[in-house]
Amino acid sequence: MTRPTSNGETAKLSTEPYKGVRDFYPDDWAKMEAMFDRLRETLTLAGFEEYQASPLERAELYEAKTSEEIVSEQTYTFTDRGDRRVTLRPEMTPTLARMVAGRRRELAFPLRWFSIGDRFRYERPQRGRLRDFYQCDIDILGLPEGEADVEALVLAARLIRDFGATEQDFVIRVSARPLLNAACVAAGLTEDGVRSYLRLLDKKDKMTTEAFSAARTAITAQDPLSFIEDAGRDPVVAAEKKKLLDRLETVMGRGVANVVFDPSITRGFDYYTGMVFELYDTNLENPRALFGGGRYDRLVSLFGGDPVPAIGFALGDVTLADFIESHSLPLDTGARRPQIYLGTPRPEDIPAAQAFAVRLRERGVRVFVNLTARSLGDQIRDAAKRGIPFFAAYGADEIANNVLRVKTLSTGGETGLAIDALPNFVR
RNA sequence: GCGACUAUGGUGUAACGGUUAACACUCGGGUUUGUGGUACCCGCAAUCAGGGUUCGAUUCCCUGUAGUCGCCCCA
Repeated sequence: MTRPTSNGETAKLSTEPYKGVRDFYPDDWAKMEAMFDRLRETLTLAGFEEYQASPLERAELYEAKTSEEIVSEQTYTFTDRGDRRVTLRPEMTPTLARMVAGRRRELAFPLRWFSIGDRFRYERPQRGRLRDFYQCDIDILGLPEGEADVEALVLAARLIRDFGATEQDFVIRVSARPLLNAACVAAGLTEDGVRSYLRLLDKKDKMTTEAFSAARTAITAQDPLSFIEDAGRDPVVAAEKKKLLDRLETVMGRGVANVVFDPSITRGFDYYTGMVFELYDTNLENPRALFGGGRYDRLVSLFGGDPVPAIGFALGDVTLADFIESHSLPLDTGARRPQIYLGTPRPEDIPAAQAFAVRLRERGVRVFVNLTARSLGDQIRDAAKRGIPFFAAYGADEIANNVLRVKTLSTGGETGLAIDALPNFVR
């Protein structure tokens, strides 16, 4: 494609997608849909309902709860023709909170909701980080801490297992904000100190022990982690720790053995109020968080009215796809591909083949009909290239004999079928 | 925002500063006009942009642009 330039010449328009975003050709999208379909299957079996919203949101939605820096530098924000400030959603949770708050009097709580869609962040792209990526957000709203927290952890394990992962492939690391806060208070930290300490804790795994304790000493003389290890020194820490460990016991009792307490799990910023967790890939030398989330009991009340307690977590498409690939997990990407290629010996056969295709489709068979003048040999080649598993020519011979010779491309075998008997050849 | 590395057909690679820029895959056509995957033949198609050094630049230098990977950040 070309476009005229100011000097009257033509310049080639780039076929590259915009920086940090991806094109999904049918094969790519089939893989995405295969992942999404499996998530939907697991989630709907668990009683979850899917919701959706526009990626366009009022900028104030994020300005209200997030830091200035994040909104101004890491979102796509613009002014529309009506002078409204608009942001492309960088995450789903504020939208969810807005939707729930808007109908809180009529919704049947507790809600089990999920949503799959893309999120936009204006950041420098690098490995595993794009400007437009897909996420699945899963939330339980309207229940205080307790069973809902257990369900969230068990569901996270179920989701990844349903992709074929075993317990050796992942681990769920859990902590709790109240526990961390209590330990920080016991260690004498101020509010600002707590924030910088949590930020440091989040990076603990990437640092050497020496570097961590040096950085920690700069913030506080007493190590909050020591209060968690030796919980007897502070009654609040002891109570929070027991509560968390009891919950992990419960989760293990529900068949999820690979869940551990890890105080270095902090989950970034402010809105978490209770349990926080991340599900990690155990394989690779570079273990990454696949899922992350926690309890956020105050977010919905930002919109006024009674608070709606909530817990939720999210997973991204890039890390999930990496996980599936690195563990060689099966993913059926052919589910929506045509099942049979109807070849036409001569162009004159096309109308009859089209009519026959309609009859097959009425029986639920996904049919591809050749419309070119290519030879049958080339049509078979074409079918193979398209990944269509079965091939059958439909022309004068077939009509005269009432027999369709259905070829299985993978094996080369043929089965003769009476045309009137129709499509028992597809699984 | 900071830094490192990279840039050759559609894709992946090659070419001591010196012939017509090579090879593989893909794609199109043919050997084969109602039954494919093998084989063989033919063909399409590239040095990111601008400047510099040089008799001569894909190769060396500078700037720009783009990409990748780190740092920062990660709601």
